[in-house]
Parts: sequence; structure tokens; C-alpha cells
Amino acid sequence: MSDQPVAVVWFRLDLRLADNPALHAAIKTGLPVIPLFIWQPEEEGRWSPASASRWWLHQSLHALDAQLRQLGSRLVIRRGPTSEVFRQLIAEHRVHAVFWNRRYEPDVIKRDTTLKADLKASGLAVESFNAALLHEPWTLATQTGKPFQVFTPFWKAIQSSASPPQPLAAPRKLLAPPKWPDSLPLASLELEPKIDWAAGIRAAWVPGELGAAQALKKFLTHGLEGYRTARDRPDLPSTSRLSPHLHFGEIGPRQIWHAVVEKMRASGSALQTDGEWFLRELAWREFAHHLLYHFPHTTDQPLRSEFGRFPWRDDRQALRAWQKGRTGYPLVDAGMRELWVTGWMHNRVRMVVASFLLKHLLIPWQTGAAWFWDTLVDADLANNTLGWQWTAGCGADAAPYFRIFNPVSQAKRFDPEGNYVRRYVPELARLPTPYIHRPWDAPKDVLTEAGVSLGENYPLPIVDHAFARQRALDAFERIRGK
DNA sequence: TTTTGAGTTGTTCGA
DNA sequence: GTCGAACAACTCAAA
Repeated sequence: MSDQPVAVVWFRLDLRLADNPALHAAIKTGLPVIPLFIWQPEEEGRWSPASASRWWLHQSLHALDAQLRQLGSRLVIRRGPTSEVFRQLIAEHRVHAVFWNRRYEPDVIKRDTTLKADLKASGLAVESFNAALLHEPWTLATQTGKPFQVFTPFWKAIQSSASPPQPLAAPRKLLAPPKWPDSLPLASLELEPKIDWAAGIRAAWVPGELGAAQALKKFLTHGLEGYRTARDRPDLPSTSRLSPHLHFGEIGPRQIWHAVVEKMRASGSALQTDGEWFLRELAWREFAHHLLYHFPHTTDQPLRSEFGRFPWRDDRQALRAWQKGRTGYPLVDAGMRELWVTGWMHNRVRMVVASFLLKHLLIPWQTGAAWFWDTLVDADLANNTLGWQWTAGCGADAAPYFRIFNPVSQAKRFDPEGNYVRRYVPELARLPTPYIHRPWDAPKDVLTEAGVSLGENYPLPIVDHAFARQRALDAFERIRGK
């Protein structure tokens, strides 16, 4: 055991050096700092990181370690029950203090609360911080002190709150302990797939704090102007693509907020509206965390309990078709394949494919949420839960039951040239634009010319829109009243 | 306590 | 082709 006291920073979903309050606090002690990562997914229960998230986590940990090494430090990786890992570390080093940034998932909160009490009881200084949110979920409330359940008043509350604090600068050096604790090699966590299915994901992303900063810079330069309307276009590079970086904490919302506000200020009034619409999206992320914190059961149960009576169907074949992007609706299929190939899907298309699964196929939202959880690199319990419950109509501020997306009209509106479909559904690429979103209406010779053979190299629709729409409306009738 | 206005993202139908 | 209304009723948040 080394005599020199040390401070431990426990990294979780805050894989960055800048604007990292836990790291900042550790440095302020003046003690050597041990950056620690613990892999013990079992402690996160049903919603521990799944396939695509694990791939990202691997890259992000690698990037964090590289950055720490530039500061004369390194990332110590351990696995095992968290309390046990800390027990060992305390036996090996004179640990004076432990710092981390808070998480808001129900199982994680439970684990962290117990751990904090135990560490304090054994005489350590322990402190946790907010790195992930503009406002902690318990600091915003309605006038009667209750949590918000409607977005607009929540957004107004954010706008009238004090501006979030300025981000902290990244440290320029880190004091190393006299002796480094043992660390597992990153590869031993086996986060990367055994069969390499990640080529498409690799090509689409640069995980890590530097990749996150690049993405923000690119968005501010090229994406913010016109964001309000262009953000709905999956065929254009019109969104920030910051979601996975935000999920893993490679960048924090305060950094984004202030960068956008500064950009708006510098533009005069030109970017006022676009900037505000983007900030609203950050606020949706906040709202999702607010709801998860105050209604933790909603990860698996509908917020509106009458949805327990909803007549969902069990249809393995239809589910399979949806997952694989073989529903016969080009926009739905393009979205599901974008997800499969790149680990991400444009927000507008997420709504369309979710609406299709829930309302056209009547498959439970939890099933869709589970698929997204496994395949998204930005899988985030708060956002995923809100999104699926919202679309199902069983959550906060939910979509009215009669809002059933028509996958063809949505496609015509938001992918007008069909370029998004052509990118991800190459077997339709040669179809002329008027038929790209409804190949079943194309004349025989047009299909032949384009090399499309419906039912052979591209499926016929697995369900008729008008029929499915009426079936969904009837299903909602069943849970109305009482 | 009661009342009032409002609620991210839509579609279809008929004039 | 365009336009407005209907599609329900409920709950939330604030006055």
C-alpha cells in the first residue's frame, strides 16, 4: 500500500476532460488523481449497454485513455461489483476522496446511493456532481411543486431559469500517483463484437471527446442556419448528430448550450429562430431525464395506466420484417436499415418507423424500445423511453391516438427526391422519383426498367395502410373512457 | 377550489 | 389543387 493519499475520479457517462466537474474537483484537492472505469453491466439491470453501445463505449474509453496519457495520466480499468472494486482500490492505495458525475437511471441511482453511503461510512470524502444536464431533475417543478408532464411549460421554466453555468476548461495536466494501480486491458472487457459487424458504424462516427467537439463545430458552421426546417430532412446532413456523444458524455449540454448561444449572439438576429429550435431539442433531452427521474417505472410500464388494456399483437414475422427493413414501405425500410448499418437513425424517421411498428403492426412499444436499445449507438434510457411512449400515446405529452403517420406522405414531404431511400434501399435506387416511395403503384415496365421485382427483390407492403389505420383506430377505441 | 386554455412533430375527407 | 374541419376526451399547468 502506497502512503501517498490519492483522489479517485470514477468515470461513467462523462467520458471527457472538459467541463467535467468530478475531474475538476479531484484536481482541486491537489492530490494525485486516479481516473477509474469499472465495467459491471449487471448492476445496470435490464438496461445495461447493448451491442451498438458497447462498440461505442470501447472506442470512447480508448479515446479517453489516449487523452489522459497526453496529460501524464491514464485510465485504470477494472471489472467486478463496484463496491468490491473500490474495496480493493482502498486496500491498495490511500484513497482520500472519490468523485463522480451523477447518472439518472433508476438502477444506477440505487447502486450509487448505497455506494456513496458505504464509502462515506468508511471515512472517505465522496462527492457527486452534475455533468450531464442543464438543470437537475429536482430543481424544476410546476408552481405546485410537482414534476412537469407537459413539454411547453417545462421549456418555459428552463427559459426563465438562470442560464446554466459556463463550462469548465479541460485540465492541462494531471498529477499521477507514485504507483499506478493494475488495470485490465480494454480488449479484455470484450465490448467489441466478435464478428465484425461494425464497419458501417465505424465509417459513420468518430467517438470520443475530440470527435464530439468536431461534430459540434461542424454543426455550428454548416447546420445551424436553416435548422428549424431542415432538421426534418433525413436526406440532408441537417442535424447535429451529437446524440451518441451526449449519451456517453463526450460533450456536455452546458458546452453545447453556451456554444449555440454565443453563435446566435455573434450572428446578430440571423440565427435567433434556428438556434432556439436547436436549444429546444436540448430541452427535450432534459425533459426526458426529468420524466425518467420522477417516473422511473416508465422504462417498462406506460405512464398512462389505461394502456395496460391496449390490445397489442404478438407477430414475430412482422416484427422481423420491421427490424430487417423489409416492410415494403421504402421510408420505413430505409430508416431501419440506416439504423442497422450506422447505429443511428434520423429523428423524423424514428417517429415514422415507431408509428409504423405501434400503429400499423400493433406491436408493443417495449418491443420497439428494446430493438432501438440494442442497435442505437445513442441508446439512452431517458430519451428512448420518452420517444417510444410519446409515439405510442401512453406517455407524457403524448401524441393523440388519431395521429397515425402515413409512411408515404411522410416520405414525400421529408424525402422529396427519394435520395434517403435510394441511399439505404439500393434495390429501389433506379426507380423514378414519383414511384420511389410507393413502388407498388408503379407500372410494370417502370419496375422492370428499374430492376425491381416486387415480392422478389423488394417486398410488397406487409400491411395495407388504410386497413392498418382503421385497425389502430379501433384498437384505441377499446381503451377509451373509464 | 374552480376554471380556463392549451397540448412537438398528422391524416383524411369533403367542399 | 387547396383549404378547413373533424378526428375525443383528458389532463396538465397556471390563473
